[in-house]
Amino acid sequence: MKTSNYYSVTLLHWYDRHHRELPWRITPVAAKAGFFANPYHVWLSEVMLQQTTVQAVKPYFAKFLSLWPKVEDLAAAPSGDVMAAWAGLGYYARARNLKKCAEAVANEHGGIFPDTEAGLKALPGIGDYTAAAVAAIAFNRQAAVMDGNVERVISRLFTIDAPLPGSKPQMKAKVAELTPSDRPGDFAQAMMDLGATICTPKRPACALCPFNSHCLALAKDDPERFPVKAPKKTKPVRVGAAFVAVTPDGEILLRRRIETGLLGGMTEVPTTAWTARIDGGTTPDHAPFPGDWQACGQIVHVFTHFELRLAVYRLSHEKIDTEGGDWWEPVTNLEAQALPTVMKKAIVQAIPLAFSKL
DNA sequence: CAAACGTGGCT
DNA sequence: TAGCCAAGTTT
Repeated sequence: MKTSNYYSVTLLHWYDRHHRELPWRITPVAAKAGFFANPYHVWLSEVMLQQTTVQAVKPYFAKFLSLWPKVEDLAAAPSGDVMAAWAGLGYYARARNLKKCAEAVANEHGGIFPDTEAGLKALPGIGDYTAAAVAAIAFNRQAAVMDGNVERVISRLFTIDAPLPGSKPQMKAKVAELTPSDRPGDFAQAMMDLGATICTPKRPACALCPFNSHCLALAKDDPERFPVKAPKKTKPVRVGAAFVAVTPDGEILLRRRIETGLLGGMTEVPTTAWTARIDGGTTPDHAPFPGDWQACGQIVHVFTHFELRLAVYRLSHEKIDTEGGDWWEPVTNLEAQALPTVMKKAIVQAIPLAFSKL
């Protein structure tokens, strides 16, 4: 395989001077000296970074390493603890697969991550991108790493007019062609850093780009036009109701959602069935038990593929026996629960001080 | 293969 | 502000 090329040499030179320093990385100097990043750290960060910003990931990454310093610790953790720690980061299937993957590595691979793309991709929650990224970054394998940043850089450099996602194979071939055998991990991270800091979706800083003399989009087109994407569909609106029952002792009624689908395995207050492609009712008829439910406004939450409007109701009520895995939780302990953001919003709508430290 | 799957920040 | 976007994977 070709060792290097104009693009890899140029980009790695830029990366040596302009790389971002991130908690899960080692420096280019250390990498060139033969050190390797911790595969557990690289894997954990890559999963968290799927469709998620660096800024959002940083505190979660620190929290996870603090709670579970090694992959065996994560494998041994109760899944409820993992879901609670992930709460707020979104795409909760990632957390469920994270746990499964940790168990597989700990129990079937002796606590050692596979060091090949194929071996990594066989694990839960690791797809094309993550397998290549971990192989390249943690094991210095010559893997072609392509994420949204790389798609943007490549599509602009070579003015790829075909729309995504159909053009992925073509772009992946380009990335494979450019990825050097020397420092493939740094090359991958450099492509992503370039996309994140210079070759940005809007108003790219072409004047600062190491490729500005070779970029076809800059030379003869509009860089912002790339990558070309299929048009988006409009978001439907769904409605439903959420019910916040509070006891005189300050406990509220919670339950756990089923393991699959939207917010799978996460905790919620009782709601109408708004998930199942149908609108749930918005009236207190659908409450978990009868009572003088007080309307306390509406919350709006935007998911990836629909907008949800939930009517929120509150009821002060003596604690009653629960059924089917529901339970009463002290309001003072809500922070420790696996509550997704939409549920925190609903609770705050009913109990404005629920999450304040008073 | 198209659709499902969260959230917060930025323009 | 309404929409776009972020280190994608699974079904």
